[in-house]
Amino acid sequence: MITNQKKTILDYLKGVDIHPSAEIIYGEVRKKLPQISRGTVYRNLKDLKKRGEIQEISVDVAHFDGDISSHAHFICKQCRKIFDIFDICKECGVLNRKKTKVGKINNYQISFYGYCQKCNGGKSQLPRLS
Amino acid sequence: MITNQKKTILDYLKGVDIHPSAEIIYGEVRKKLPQISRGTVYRNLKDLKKRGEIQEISVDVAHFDGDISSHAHFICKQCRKIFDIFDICKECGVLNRKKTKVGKINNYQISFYGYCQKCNGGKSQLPRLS
DNA sequence: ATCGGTGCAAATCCTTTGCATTTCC
DNA sequence: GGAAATGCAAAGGATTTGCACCGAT
Repeated sequence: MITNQKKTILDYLKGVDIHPSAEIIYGEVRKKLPQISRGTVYRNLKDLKKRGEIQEISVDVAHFDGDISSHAHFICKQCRKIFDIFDICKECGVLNRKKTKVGKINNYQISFYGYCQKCNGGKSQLPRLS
Repeated sequence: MITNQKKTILDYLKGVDIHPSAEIIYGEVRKKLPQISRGTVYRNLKDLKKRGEIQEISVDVAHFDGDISSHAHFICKQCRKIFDIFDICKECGVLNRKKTKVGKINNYQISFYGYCQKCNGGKSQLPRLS
């Protein structure tokens, strides 16, 4: 069933290039449907994900991405922002695989971790344990 | 500081090839240190992760992997088990990258999603929204 | 009339944290 | 001896769920 609430959430996600959390989505969608509840947002996000319309990226809390095309994410270890990386996945043999020994691949997720330009690097790295 | 608790947790994780949750780790470590608390387990897991001694994989709840070598994970969409995929990442140009436009890559994580042998495929797939 | 979706609020459950105490160098 | 880690229990916070109601077929 495609309700107004679900459509509004999906439209919002398809229309932005950020990767909002459920709470952000709730806030944005509420601008159009002021009476929508968090429960409904969570239920619809879960359903949309199950259908493969959106993907979920776990960075501290769940974030959502309306873009399900082949791309990777770069996650800044400091500011926790999620960046899209499009140019990488085309030619890669690994990522064009359809199956592994374990089973058929339905979809994949690649996350690179590091420091973005702004938070750039000087960041102290903890020493390994002796 | 390297305490007995931290060492026991790390040893446990390095010694298994599963990807236990904090709760499982707590249960296992408690066999050797019956008085250890969940708080300590969580604190140490967080610290070990920050030091790069272990990695965290988010599948429903946090799971932990004592193997930080280059490998991917296959996550069964039904039974939620996490499988290691070692043979893929060696030759791949993408995964040997050290940087992206966004910033230097510190580490990465690849997750393939699908159904494992046991849960194998026949599983009904929900239709996309019209 | 029925069935699924919603809103609301309470419940759940994973994870974090404050604090007094203990451990480790 | 003193900084850092622990155990305990309570707090926090994201997500889920029960239930009465509503809306579409």
